[in-house]
Amino acid sequence: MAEPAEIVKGCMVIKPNGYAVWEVIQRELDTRFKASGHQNLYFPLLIPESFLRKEAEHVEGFSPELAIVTIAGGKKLEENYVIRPTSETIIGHFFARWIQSYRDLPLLYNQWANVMRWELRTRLFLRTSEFLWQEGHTAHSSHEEAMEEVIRMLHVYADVTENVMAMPVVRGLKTQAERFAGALRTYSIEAMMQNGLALQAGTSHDLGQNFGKAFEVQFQTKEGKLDYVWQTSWGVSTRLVGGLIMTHSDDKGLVLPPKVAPVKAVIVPIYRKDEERAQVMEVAARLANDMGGILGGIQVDQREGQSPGAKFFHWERRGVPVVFELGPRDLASGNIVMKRRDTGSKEVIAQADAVAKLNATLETIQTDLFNKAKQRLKDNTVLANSIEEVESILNEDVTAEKGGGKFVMAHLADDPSNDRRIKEFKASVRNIPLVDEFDGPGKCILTGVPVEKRVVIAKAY
RNA sequence: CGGGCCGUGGCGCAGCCUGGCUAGCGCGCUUGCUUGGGGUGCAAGAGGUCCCGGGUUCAAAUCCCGGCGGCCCGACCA
Repeated sequence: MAEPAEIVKGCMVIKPNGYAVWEVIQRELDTRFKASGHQNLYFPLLIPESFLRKEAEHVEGFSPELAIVTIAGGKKLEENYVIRPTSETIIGHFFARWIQSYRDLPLLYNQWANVMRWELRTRLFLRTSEFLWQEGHTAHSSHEEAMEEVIRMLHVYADVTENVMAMPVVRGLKTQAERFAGALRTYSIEAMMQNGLALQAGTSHDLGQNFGKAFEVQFQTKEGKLDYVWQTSWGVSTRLVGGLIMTHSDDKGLVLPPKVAPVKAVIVPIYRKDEERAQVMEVAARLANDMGGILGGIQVDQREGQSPGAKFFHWERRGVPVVFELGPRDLASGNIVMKRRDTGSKEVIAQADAVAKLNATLETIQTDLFNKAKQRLKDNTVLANSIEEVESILNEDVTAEKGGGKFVMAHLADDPSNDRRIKEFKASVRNIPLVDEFDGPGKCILTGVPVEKRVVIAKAY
C-alpha cells in the first residue's frame, strides 16, 4: 500500500517509496560530506564486548540497549560480540593502529551502516531497534580543530534538513545530562513536528580525548611529543524520513518537498477510446520527456484499468508534489491541467509553458513548505520566566488532543538536577540554541544562578 | 517489568456470552464487459489447519485447562 514502511519485531521494513526518499537524503548528505573532505569506509557489524567496556561512560550509556551475540557456529563464544549500537569503540581500536604522527591527521571518515539499539518502545521511522544511518568519525590534532569539525557538521545537517527537506531546526548544545555517552559535548538539531513535539534530528559530538585515551590513540606532535587525538562523531538516521513525514504530511497522505521527492511530477492521462488514448499518450510522453523524463522524476501513469480518479488519489497519497491531468479536452486546446499537492490548487496552463511552469512551481512548493514549517515553529515557541509557567505551558498541551506542543524558552542552568526537574513534566531540555533569538542573559528559573541565554524545553518523540 | 486488549481466507472484522445446518461480511485479488476531467458499475470466480495442544460433549470457532504469538498504554532512547 501507500505506507512507506512497516515494523516487525521492533525492526523496520522500508518499502521502495520510503527507501527512495532515504536515498535522496543520503545523496544530499554524502555530497556535502565529500565536499568537506570526508571519505567513506566501513567497519564490522559485530564488536567485541571488551571494546565497549574501554570507555566507562560509553558502556554505561549503551548497555541497557545492547543486543549481544553469545553463540556462533553452534558454540558458545569465548568472548561475546555486541551488535554495534554505534561504532566509536571499534573505530577507536583502528584509529590507534592507523595514527602515529600529526601528519596522519586529520582523519575524516564516514560510514553508512545499520545499527541496533534494543528499544523497549518502538515507533515507525522514529524509534526502531535497527535503523540505518551514517556516522562520521574524525580525529584531529587539536581540540580547536575538532570543535570546528563538530560545528561544521552540525551546520551541514541543518543545511540538508532546512534547504532540502524544508524542515526548520534549532541548532544548539545539549545539556550535560543529555549528551552522548562518552562525549565532552553534544550538539543537536531539533525540529518541531506538526503537533508541537520536538524531534532530535541529528547530533554532532565533541568526544574530546575520551576515546583517544580509552583506545590509546596517540600521535607524535610537530614538537616531537606524544599526545592523544581529539575525536568527533556525528550522525543522522532514517529518523529523518519520519521527521519529514511528520513535518509536512496532511490528512490526505504524504506531502514531499520537491527536493526530496523521488517522483516530482506525474502525468495522468485521460481518455475514452483507443484512438484518444494513443493521442493523449503521445503528447504525455513528449511532455514528460521535456520535463526531464523518468530519471528526472517525471512519470506518466500508464496503468490500464484504473480510472483517472483512482490515479489522482494514488499519487496524492504518496506525496508527489505536482500532478498533471491531460485529456482530449487539453489536446484540443493545447493546454494541460497542473495541480499542486501542498495547496491542492489547480491551474490550466499552456503545454508550451509546462516545463517552465513545473520548475517554477516545484521551487515555490519547496519554499512554501519551508516557510509554513518555519512559521509553525515560530508560532509555537513561547517564553517562560518561572518554573510554574513552564509547567503550565507544558501541561496545557496534554489536553489538546491534536497536539499543541510548544518549545518553551526559559533561562535554565546546565545542571543535571535541573534536567531531572524538567523530566517530571514529561518533557526535556532539547538544547541550548547556538543563536540567541531572545533576550540574552537571565537568572536560572530553578536555581537563580546567572545563565547566558534561554534553553529549549519541550516534549519530544 | 506493571495495566488493558486480541489471535477466524492477503488485510480489516462479525460470529463466541446462550455449542448444532454448507463459517459469514467489507476491502483486496482473478476473468469478462462497462466506465473514465477526483476512489466507475455489473457479473462470475479463486482463496480457510477458525493460533497450537489437551479436555468436556452425540456435536466445539464457540465451553474448560495449558501453551504460543501479537497489539496498545506507562519507565529507556537517534
